[in-house]
Amino acid sequence: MTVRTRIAPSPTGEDLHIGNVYTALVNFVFARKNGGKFIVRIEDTDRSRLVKGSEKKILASLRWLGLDYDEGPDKKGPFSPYRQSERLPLYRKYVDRLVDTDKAYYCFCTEERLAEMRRVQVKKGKLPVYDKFCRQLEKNQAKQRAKGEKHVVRLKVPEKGRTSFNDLIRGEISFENRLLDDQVLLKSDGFPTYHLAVVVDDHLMKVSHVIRAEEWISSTPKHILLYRAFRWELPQFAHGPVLRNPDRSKLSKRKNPVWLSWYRKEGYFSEAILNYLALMGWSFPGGRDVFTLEEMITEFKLEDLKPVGPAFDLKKLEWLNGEYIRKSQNSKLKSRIMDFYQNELPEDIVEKSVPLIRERIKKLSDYLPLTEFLFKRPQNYELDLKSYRQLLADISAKLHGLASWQADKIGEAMVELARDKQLKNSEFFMVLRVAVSGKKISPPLNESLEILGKKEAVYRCQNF
RNA sequence: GCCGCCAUCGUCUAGAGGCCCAGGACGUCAGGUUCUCAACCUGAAAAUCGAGGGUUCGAAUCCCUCUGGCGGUACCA
Repeated sequence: MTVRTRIAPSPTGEDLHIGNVYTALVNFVFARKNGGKFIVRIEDTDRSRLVKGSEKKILASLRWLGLDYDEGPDKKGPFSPYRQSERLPLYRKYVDRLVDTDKAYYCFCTEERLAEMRRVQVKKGKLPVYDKFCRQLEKNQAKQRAKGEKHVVRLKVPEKGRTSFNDLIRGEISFENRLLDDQVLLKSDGFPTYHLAVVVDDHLMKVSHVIRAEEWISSTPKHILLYRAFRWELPQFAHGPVLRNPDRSKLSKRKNPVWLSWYRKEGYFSEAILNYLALMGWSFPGGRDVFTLEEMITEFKLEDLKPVGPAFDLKKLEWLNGEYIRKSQNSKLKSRIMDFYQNELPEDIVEKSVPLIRERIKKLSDYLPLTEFLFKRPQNYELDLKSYRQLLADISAKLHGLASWQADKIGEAMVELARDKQLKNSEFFMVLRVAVSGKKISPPLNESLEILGKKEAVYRCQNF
């Protein structure tokens, strides 16, 4: 059997949700590991929550991450279209089949009646499930009514027995049928619900492994019942963990950055993000923390994924990103920085500064705050330089007289001057540092001066 | 409430009955290096393996109960 996995994001947000990135990673890696295909299908059946431009962002982000999909809405594939809103006639057809075979029924209950019903159930301390009011309706009469009347179609869930499945990560999971809701399959606007669409599409697209987050466990029995109603072969199910906020609740935008675009804007590398996510619920054999996507693919086993919901730890992501920055070649890091700042920085200075900052930044957005003084004169100073006027004048004279403008030569001259002035290096260089950069913290000074050039360095020692 | 999933340092995890009075990583702290900050090196603190019962010569590892956390409970996905 060929392995086919998919992710099914909904275009209802700003960008790809970091939780979706996680699910995408697992699906991608599992497919690659098994020589299978990885598919993207856009689940845009909720018309009220649709966000314009979201789908485009999601697909672009997947590409940015390097999670290349084999089939998707913007790619040709044997089972297109890959956008559910373009598959409407299909769902209609299959839902009719379900009604005809008595596996589903029309329901004409109003929102008000359902709300009232639920209110009473909850008040009585009972599980709020549909009371099957319309399930009793005579079939042909209902069919007639459905022609003119607003309605939904519901799944006829068996009233007895249990529905169980073997989860690849968690083992046997079982639910009592009588506790399951007669799930709406087709909404009154003619769109399918997630439950119908996901089953129809996964079957039609020959998805072999449904790998998704834990939050879907309780709807899985409904999906299984649907597969059975259609007499379709079941896929394998695997439910991974849901990512958590530091307080352990399900990851949410209120408590943690969730959109991939945020991580991108902060200047995290896609490799670092993926590497970090890989560490959630999984560990590299031997305990390595830093590894590539390729290495993950060779070592990955779905059964090794832990079911516990891990808390997202930005600090560790930062560290990991720093590792990736330090591992980058200078030229590579330079172009990353150029890209990040949309080519608005002078390339020669960026190039020269890279060796100075590669060990000092954790993400690309750290670059400019640290090096701004290389591009423009300081506006304010973190130290009052008034009392050092004479010293700075002497420094500028010494710098001015230097025959060779190289970091090591500059350094030698400065150390010599500090000695002459009977100043401790730390004090001497701090004064110079603030005069040149405005800040008490900077990249190595001598090299910075070299980049700045003699003229500018001398100028800054005289004007502050 | 009901249904379901889960449970090892603050966090991510290793651990599939004796190798574990529990190992690694992030973070934290201390020291070294140093013109600042990083990076780097050394070291430390940090889990009575959620609790209580079993099973066993022996349990973080198996079983039960409890507790806790999380998820679901929609004409959202």
